[in-house]
Amino acid sequence: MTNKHKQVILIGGPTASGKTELAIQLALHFNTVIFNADSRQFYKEMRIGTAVPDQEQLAAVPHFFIQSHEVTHPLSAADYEKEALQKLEEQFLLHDVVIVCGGSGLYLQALATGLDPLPPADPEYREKLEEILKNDGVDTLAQRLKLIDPEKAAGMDLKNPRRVIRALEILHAGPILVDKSTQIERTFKVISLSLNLDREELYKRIDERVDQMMEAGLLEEVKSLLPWRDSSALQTVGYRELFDHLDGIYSLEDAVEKIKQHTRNYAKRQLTWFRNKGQYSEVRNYDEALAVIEASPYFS
RNA sequence: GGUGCGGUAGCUCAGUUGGUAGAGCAAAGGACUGAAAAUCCUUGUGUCGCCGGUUCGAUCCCGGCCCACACCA
Repeated sequence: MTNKHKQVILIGGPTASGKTELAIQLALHFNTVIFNADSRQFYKEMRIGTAVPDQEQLAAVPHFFIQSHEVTHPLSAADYEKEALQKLEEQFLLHDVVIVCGGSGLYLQALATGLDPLPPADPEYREKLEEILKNDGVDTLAQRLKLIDPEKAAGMDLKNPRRVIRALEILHAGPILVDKSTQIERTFKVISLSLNLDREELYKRIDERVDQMMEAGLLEEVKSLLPWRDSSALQTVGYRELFDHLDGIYSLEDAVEKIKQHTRNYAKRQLTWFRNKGQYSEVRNYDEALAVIEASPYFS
């Protein structure tokens, strides 16, 4: 009963749209805290390239899940769901509203509505599958999936290695028993906002932010992360291109151009997600965000 | 000035033994429940440098011109 009126305000939207600043304004307005839901801002070794909130912003409002984990132990969407829900319970003792802000749609979804209780990946088995992928290609993996579970294979994108591998992992874990009742019940209501700008303006902000990251020493940050370059956390725009530069594949100038381009590609994917997944209300600024929140039937 | 090599999609280039052309990247749209800043799918008409010639037909052959690069003077 105690949590009946608790609210989570999700702030999604493409990278460089100004989510961080919007979240802070809203958090100050509601006198509450911010949970990060950006899959690359979790890692303490990554700061410049992930556009983590700066010292001043972190001082203005308490943040959770910012640089809280290590690149050697990546936080999956399911891990995040568990940890964030737990932390939410704590914060709901102190606040009626909590802001969750980040560009990773899957992580926002994990927190807001949850993932099905499917088995996690078995690292050894995954390594085996990765090996097959590397040597024989996706088609071989897809063939294997078709043999084991033709029905499942028929319904999915067999060209997508990530999907095929995950499907095989789930099957490998044994008979699938999706027991929805084991899902953690949400004790809060969710309002979903996605921040957006004109495309042209967004792309301009992306370019500017990449230049700022370079000035702030992104190349040094990337050098310090070389030992972990193969970890999933470092399969990230801004890091990969500079690793390639350090390998001599790109000049520094070309690498920076690639970062800008790949960041635009990423922003576009995010736009597709927030446009078509869940019920995000698109807002362009703080005033519109506040208006949507106050118009919500859950909001009292 | 001479010689060589080029001038084809926004960019890098492939190609047509003459029947008006295609890849990668970009761009746009889409998918996506344990790597998600990842991964994957769909969409390609552009005076084939300009002018003229040969030909039923030229982007492809021939001539001239312009431009770029390299080398030689």
